[in-house]
Amino acid sequence: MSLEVEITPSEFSERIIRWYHHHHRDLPWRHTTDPYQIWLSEVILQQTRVAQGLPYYLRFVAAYPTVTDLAQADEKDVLRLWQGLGYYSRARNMHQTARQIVAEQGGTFPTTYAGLLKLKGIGTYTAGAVASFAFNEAVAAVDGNVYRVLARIFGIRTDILSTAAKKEFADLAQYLMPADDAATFNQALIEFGAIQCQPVAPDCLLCPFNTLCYAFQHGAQALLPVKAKKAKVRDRYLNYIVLEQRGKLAMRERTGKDVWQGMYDFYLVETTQEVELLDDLLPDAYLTSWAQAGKGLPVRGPYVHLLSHQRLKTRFWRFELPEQTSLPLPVGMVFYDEEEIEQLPKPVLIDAYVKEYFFS
DNA sequence: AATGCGGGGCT
DNA sequence: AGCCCAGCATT
Repeated sequence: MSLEVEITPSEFSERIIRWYHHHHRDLPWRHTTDPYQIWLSEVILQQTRVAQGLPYYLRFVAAYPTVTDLAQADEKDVLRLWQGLGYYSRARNMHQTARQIVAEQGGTFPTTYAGLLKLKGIGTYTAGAVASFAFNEAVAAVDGNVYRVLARIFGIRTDILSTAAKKEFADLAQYLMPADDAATFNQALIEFGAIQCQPVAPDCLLCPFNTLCYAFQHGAQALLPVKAKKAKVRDRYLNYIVLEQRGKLAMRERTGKDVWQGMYDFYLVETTQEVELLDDLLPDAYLTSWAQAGKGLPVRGPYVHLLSHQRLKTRFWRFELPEQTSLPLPVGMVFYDEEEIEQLPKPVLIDAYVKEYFFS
């Protein structure tokens, strides 16, 4: 391997492991070798900061201490526990995989990187993390932290979002890894990226690699790693129709390939531009009948809800139906009372609305 | 190779 | 306002 910076693999690993022993945080998933708990922590931490994921991890371990407990849970409850973390396919895949492991392996996890990689929701990073942390398999676990650390120290300019980078950085991490302590090495590399070699304002003056680090020596910390710009966010206009009757709200599960799959929201009329008047939501047979029979309550919004890839401009139009009237509801839509709604998994946007305007 | 998928925190 | 975060699945 030809590198911009001269350092042997053993020098590198010894140095970063020494740093780790002095500076690492005390995190609960570091006190176990249970592959289930490590897997759980890794899935939660995909694209998620430790500070945000930690309370979720603790709640999940308490609610589902073993893979069998998770397998036996209802997906709705798993999603409810995941509510607020985002990327809800993580929870659905995790639940599905738990069921598969219980059904096919009697609840025993695969013990190798290759075996783990076959599971839904487990990609190269998570397979490497679980294989090394739980089984000490000598395989790299390259996440965003590792990309950053290696790109800076070794002066690698490959776009970290490219396919080429995936192999290049994995090969380098593998090359640097000590065969006998993959677990500590991987933890150290990741933790070093999270604490010492942060995205912005890395602590270079106290860094054990600063005498050789390419980025520090060239003042290129802000230029590395190289990362392609993301596409602009798309604007969407969501007009929610909140139907109320006898103290219940009509909600439905989101299906189809869109955001918030498996989560619950209200009847939705999506438009291509902002709508301020109810008339501009017509024609819509359901809405017409609800508006005629019901009493219109104050419209709320617009709220701007930001996703990483969409900007949702949202209004809530609420109608209260007389107690006795019975109107047709769209398929899948059901009236839920307050207690039931509390238990349903909801996008943060919807959760905020019901908390503000429905829950007493 | 490109795109979709959440939400929060920081600068 | 933009960037990033212990990424993965799908097309």
